Amino acid sequence: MPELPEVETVRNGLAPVMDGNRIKTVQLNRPDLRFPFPENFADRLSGAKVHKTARRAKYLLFHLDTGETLLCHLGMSGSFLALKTGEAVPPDRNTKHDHVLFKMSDDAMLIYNDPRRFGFMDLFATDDMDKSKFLKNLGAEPTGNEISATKLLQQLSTRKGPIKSALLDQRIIAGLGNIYVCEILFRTGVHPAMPACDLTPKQIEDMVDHTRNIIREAIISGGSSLKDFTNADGDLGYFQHSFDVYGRNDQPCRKPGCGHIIERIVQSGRSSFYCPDCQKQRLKKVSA
DNA sequence: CAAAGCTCCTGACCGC
DNA sequence: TGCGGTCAGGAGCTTT
Repeated sequence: MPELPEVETVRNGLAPVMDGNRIKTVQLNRPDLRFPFPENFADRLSGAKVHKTARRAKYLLFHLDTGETLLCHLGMSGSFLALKTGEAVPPDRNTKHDHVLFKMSDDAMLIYNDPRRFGFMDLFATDDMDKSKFLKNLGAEPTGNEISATKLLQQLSTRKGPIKSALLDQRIIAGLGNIYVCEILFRTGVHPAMPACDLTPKQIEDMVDHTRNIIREAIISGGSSLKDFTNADGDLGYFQHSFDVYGRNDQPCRKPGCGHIIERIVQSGRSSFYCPDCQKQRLKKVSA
């Protein structure tokens, strides 16, 4: 499923196709995805020139010369197929879930496909972007210096729930999903069930460093898979990336000399993967 | 506030 | 081969 690094990779792939290009027409193949499309969606986009393709958290943003911004969330299974000028839809393509077609003025085309329809799109005045319900409560980007240990320490101090849930909360750090949170906790050596307020300042400092590094590495990894995009089928979906714990339950920990078996637990209905040795659950003190 | 539960959806997977 | 059941999961919304 696309998380921030995947969305950034998609942005990197779409920007050269979209920036400076004009949307000629938009074909909607259904009235909704997860939510209904905005009023007059196709009309408001038709004729608009894409000024800049951007990203905030897991949201793709297309700033238009009409004064509006198109927001896209890929949900769990959304992907874009970019067809260059003169390029036809591949004959073997399953078009069943092609929900939106953006036909560009240079005859390039962008196809949004989403089998599970957890994705959605919105369109609002760029000046009112900060008022968007999707954007207004987002926390810091985990990519650079925006996240700080000081701020995080303060934010986590009031959270008695598991650190896993806190890191998934987009109001704290914006863009982390289940996979990268598992990886961050592994690298930090913190058990996913640890109460967020119990992390030490040192652990939080480490966690911030690991977050930056893991996200950066994943974006680089996505970037290297981007050449497949330009060479081959143009599918800007997900890319393969190797993980230390995510999806590796019942397999040995990769930390040199460890080899303990990765475990899976369910927290708030979501899978958490961790190494019981590298990420020890703090022992509860039993009062005698 | 925090936190937990609900909801949306379909492909993949499993057991029979 | 087909069928029913289960699972995955982002994030807004509702409820406690």
